[in-house]
Amino acid sequence: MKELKTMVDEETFILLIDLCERMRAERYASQVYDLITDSSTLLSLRTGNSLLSMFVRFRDLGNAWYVFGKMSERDLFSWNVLIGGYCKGGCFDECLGLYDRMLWAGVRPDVYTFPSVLRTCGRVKDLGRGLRLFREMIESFFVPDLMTMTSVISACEFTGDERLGKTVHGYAAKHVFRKDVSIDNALIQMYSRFGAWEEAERVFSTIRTKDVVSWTAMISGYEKNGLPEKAIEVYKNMKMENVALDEITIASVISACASLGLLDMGVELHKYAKRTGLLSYVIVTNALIDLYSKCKLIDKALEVFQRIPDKNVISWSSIILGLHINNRSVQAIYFFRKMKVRLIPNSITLISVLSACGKIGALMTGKEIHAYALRTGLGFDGFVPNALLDMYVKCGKMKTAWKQFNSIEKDIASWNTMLTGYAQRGNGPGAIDLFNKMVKSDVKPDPVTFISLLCACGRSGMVENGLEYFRIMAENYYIVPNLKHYACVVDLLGRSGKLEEAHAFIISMPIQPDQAIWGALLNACRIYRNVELGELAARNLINMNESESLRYYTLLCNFYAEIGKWDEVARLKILMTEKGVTVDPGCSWVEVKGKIHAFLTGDQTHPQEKEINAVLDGFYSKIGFDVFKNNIDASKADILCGHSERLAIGFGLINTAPGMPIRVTKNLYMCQNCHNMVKFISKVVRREIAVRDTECFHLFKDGLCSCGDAGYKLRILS
DNA sequence: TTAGGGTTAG
Repeated sequence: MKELKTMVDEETFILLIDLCERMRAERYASQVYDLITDSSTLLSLRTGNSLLSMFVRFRDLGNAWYVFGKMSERDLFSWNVLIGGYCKGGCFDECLGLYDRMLWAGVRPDVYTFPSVLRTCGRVKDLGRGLRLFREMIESFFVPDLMTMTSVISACEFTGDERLGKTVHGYAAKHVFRKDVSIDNALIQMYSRFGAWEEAERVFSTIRTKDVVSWTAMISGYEKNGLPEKAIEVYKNMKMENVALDEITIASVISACASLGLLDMGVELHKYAKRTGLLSYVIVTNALIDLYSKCKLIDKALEVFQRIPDKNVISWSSIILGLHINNRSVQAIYFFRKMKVRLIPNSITLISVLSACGKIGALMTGKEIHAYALRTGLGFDGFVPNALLDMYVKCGKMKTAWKQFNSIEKDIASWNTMLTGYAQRGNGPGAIDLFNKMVKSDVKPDPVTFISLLCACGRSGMVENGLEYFRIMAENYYIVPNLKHYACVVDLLGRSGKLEEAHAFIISMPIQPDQAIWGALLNACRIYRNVELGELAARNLINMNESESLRYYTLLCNFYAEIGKWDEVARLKILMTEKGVTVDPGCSWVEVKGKIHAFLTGDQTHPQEKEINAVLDGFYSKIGFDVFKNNIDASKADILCGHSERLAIGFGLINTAPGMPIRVTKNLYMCQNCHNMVKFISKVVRREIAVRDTECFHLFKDGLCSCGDAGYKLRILS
């Protein structure tokens, strides 16, 4: 190495650095750097500047900073490159700090300095400082150039100062740089962020020669405003105009495909990226992870993920979220742990993993992440406080949830999350109480609030209250009921046995009922064995858009099983196989000593299988073998249960100390048999057993359940 | 001779 050092001159080093940059050969960057220097020598201005720009391009700000410190002298270029690097890399404090140091060192900024600093002022929401800088710039006889104006617009965009943004727009329009496309591009971005997508559209349409940035800004602008169809349309127009895609465009288009579930188009873009080399950009692979996850091809997403050489925090967050939404929450948590030893998670990562914890009731893990969030300062960042709240609510820890609720800055989502806790427990009075507190605190309820409220009323048989809130919602809060609200009312009436009223309500709806509405009626008819209305609901369900109806086929099966129409059940089952409708296998999770254990229905591979079954058999014999083991009538409503919670509870009993509570989470409904059995177990072992299923939170204690057997009562009667 | 715009995850 030393020999090589003496052989090669500065010119060659600079060529080498240039080569690394051009080839995006990040791996060799440090090696070239090692070649040039040892710890005692200082870098020349030229070599230093070249190295600086290389590291900045590779987003390696640590090494860039190191090079900056090792330079024998620095010029304006050196400062500008590093300031720009910090701005682009999201290190805003460092960027502004470096700018101050530059002034302190007596170096005057130029037109290259201002854009980065202005942009940064916007990102840290310090528009005052940005505008002071802008004024100083003009007073120092700098003529603001295009990028400077663009940056002022960007600053307005981030600080949310729409009025000033428009003024700058007007100013720019009157001046010569109006003709340049970059101003228009910044405007598209600004208007999109303000939700004024029509304004953005207008600016876009006036650009005569749109460049790749204009197209991308418009595509992502639509996507940001929840209009992915329009984003795709713009992309198609872009292709017709033969504008070449780059990595940012393709990532934005893939993102739009993910929103719309356009798998085929996404796959085409994947192939295109492979052909053109764009796949080597992490932004593109990240977008693909999201696409495959949302299209339920999680293994494909994992494949893309594994192949990324330099996974960043977005790659990890995307795969964690992907695993979670594809019912692989345990694996999502595992990936989070793996990530933590390599990279620092951000608030979005935490939100994703907390959501996974909530889904499977991993309370200990959730608490651990809570502690981690507080340690790293992310505990009060963005949506993290609400994500923590949601986790506690989903894990059934209402007391801890209240503690969290009282310690955070509350928004409407925080209140709604607490309300879902009461809805989940079928605690109507609790929900109403909370709603009143909410109103007293001057928080305006939104459509989501009423969904939880109606749901809580429905599950505690408070029909009159529910109907009253449905009325209040429109009359006092001017909220137009949507399909979900209507479904809640149908459910509310149906559950209390008012089937005719529920039907009449559907008929009177001002909008076309959807599958969920007929599904709610069908479910009520199943419970009350109302054949006539049930078949009517079933017919309506089947006659609707098939891809949406398929989700209700298990419910249909259950209904026909319940009323003894076995030929219908058989017909539906064949249909389900033909259409490829899969039923999620029953799965229950139990957390023991911070480790999550999953049990699938009929799982016979568990190392403690024998012990678990021995414990369960003990209960079966105590309570009457016939009723609780043989009476698992797979043809009845119980087919939706799977009974996996029994295995989880058995495992919990064996592996925890006597008297300790056991908490189980389940992905399907709990059947009446299991419900009775767990009541019995709680009495015998004198332990609290909590089971959260998809419908309700059950806390079993001394042979009783907190749900008061709601939802099971009728079956006991019949 | 090197520099500044559009950026994927909730």
